[in-house]
Amino acid sequence: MLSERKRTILKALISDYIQRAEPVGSRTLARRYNLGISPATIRNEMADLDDMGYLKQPHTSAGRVPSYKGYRYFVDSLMQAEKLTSEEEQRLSRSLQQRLAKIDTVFYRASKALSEVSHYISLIMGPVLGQQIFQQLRLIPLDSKYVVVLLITDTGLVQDRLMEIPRGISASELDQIARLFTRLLAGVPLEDLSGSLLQELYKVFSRRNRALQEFFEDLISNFASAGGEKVYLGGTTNLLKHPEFSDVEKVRGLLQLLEEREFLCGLLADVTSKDIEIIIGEENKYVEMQECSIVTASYEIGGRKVYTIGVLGPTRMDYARVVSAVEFMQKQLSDTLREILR
Amino acid sequence: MLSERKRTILKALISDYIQRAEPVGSRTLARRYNLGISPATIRNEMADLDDMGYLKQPHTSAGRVPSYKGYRYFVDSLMQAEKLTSEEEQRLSRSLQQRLAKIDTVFYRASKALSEVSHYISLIMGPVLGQQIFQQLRLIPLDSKYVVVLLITDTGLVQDRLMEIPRGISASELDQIARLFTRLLAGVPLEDLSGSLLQELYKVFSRRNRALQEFFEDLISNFASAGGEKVYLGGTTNLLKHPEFSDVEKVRGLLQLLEEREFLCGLLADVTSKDIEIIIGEENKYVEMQECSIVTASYEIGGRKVYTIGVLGPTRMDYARVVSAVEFMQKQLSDTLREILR
DNA sequence: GATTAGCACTCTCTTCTATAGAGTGCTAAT
DNA sequence: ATTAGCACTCTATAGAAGAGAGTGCTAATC
Repeated sequence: MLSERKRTILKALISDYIQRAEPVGSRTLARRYNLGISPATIRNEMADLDDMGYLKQPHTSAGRVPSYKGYRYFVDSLMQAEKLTSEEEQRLSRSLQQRLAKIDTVFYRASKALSEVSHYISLIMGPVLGQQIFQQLRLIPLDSKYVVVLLITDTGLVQDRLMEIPRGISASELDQIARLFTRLLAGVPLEDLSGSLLQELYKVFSRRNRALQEFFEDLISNFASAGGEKVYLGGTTNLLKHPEFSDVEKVRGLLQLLEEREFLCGLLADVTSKDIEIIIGEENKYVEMQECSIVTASYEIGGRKVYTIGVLGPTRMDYARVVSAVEFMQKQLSDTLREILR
Repeated sequence: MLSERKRTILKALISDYIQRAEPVGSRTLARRYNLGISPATIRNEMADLDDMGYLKQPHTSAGRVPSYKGYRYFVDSLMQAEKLTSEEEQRLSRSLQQRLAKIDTVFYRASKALSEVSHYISLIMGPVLGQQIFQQLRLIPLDSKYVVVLLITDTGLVQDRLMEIPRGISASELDQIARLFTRLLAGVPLEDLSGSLLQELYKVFSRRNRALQEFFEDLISNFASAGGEKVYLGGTTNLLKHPEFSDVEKVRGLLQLLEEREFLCGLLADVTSKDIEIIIGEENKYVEMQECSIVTASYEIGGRKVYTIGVLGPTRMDYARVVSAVEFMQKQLSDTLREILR
């Protein structure tokens, strides 16, 4: 719909603004980019783009700045992903090379590396626990009073809790109970554990022992309350490098949000597409984030979400680079985790 | 050494400065506090305190500001801890009341509550893993290829890893191996596991199986690299509320440090005293933190550090309140954890 | 008809100056 | 020993002036 010339101008303008963070004028544009047309012509085209809603002016006699619509257009049909340097790619892949690491460490490192390479904030949400399949329960007595409760999923994720041994239950009985529990419930997704199946189980146990029933009620509510997924956050201070956040109050509002686990989960929970997804400024459902953009991708195996990865920065974000970084990191992470978390 | 009147003036001045963050003049002091003496007298006393190094002037015709020496004196012999309101105390203790929680969650909540009540940054470092005593190793095969490796301490802390099953080892053999390992090494502190004891063990295993030896080498290096303790950080954005951090660059430097796990550990690792310890401004060994103070306390059982708790804020910190908060929180946390982490 | 040079006009940002305000140190009176 | 009074210092703030960048419009040019 836009003429080729308008596209060229829009692209140059947005690129320039992304780099320098200052309104771009016709003269500057003509000087910095060899467009082969005079400032006056550019001026006319810019006025058109302004009318059409792709650009806007901070004030009458300033240059133009991309509007939300401008960014959207840029991202969808102007920009071409900018390949990372091999140094940067190495940095990202090396962050995962430590073999045998805890999955926790993998995500932590990945997040750190991604924020360093992108120069923005990186977010990684680990596997959604509720979607994992229960494989076995183990009850390992620690001493006469406490027992370590281990819940293991088919992907090898382990949740542990320390609980008191219910009155009058011996070590061998604990073992028996764990086996029974495992036999009855193996194969059930964790999120269904607290459901109706369990009611059945309660009845079986309650016949045997009152204390035991309580024990299981505690146990289940305990694991259920694990609730929120873990989100790894990296490079929050990168935000402060950008002039749009030189106002401390503005920064504070945003950083405060990022401190909330729930908020972060909410931010990433919606992402489902395997491909890169870009949420720009006003598209954000959280008001506080309407001057930010997020580039996300998620990865799932067999319908189970393994992780969601994202980069968060100001709307004036270097989308071309960030998209490449997220794409690359997703590939690396998938390769690393595919084996382990089938 | 200081006359009673100088002490009174110093105390009033520092309290005022802590509250308002602005240099305090003699006139203001006389107006705001009923000291029963005129501004001129105060002026003379302030000049003395200045000469003695307790106060300093930002510039010739401004009021006085406490120097490091002034803060130190204030903290050591002027201030009296300010009791928290019962609301605040409730907020702190309620954060721990969720029984049966994961220890991770306990610390997370504690840190969050402490930062909210203190209005500064809270730091909590969990149990030093290396000081824990190895109790047992479990090898739980997940499928034909992977095994969940569980290392359990006598306090019920669990470390888990997913590893490949060494070639040619059956499930029942894994179980045997875990038992042997447990029998030989139970009672040894984790930090000694990678030491000479292990060399002995290697020999035992290497006779049996080469693949197995490698497996154990991996396993040990794996757990050893768990390394850094976990530090829970809360309320970083509180820093931005204070005028001394209205400069974005300054904030960035500090927040960047706080993003480094190693830095945080280093910050808390030195703390050993069970009582409140206060590190003021220049006393900090990290240059970037010389405009900050930290109030810390740590808690150990039987020589093993269970946690270290701290509040970090600007040098102009409300010490009286923070000391109370840290003291109270320490009591609460100890009560919560004493039973569990003996 | 599209493009461009020229020009008057607008708005911001920076620099400079003047002034108000708070505080000090000193001296002389109490 | 304490205090009132006063000249002096320094900062922070507001206003004014000017530079700089950009715009939109008109008329000339390709």
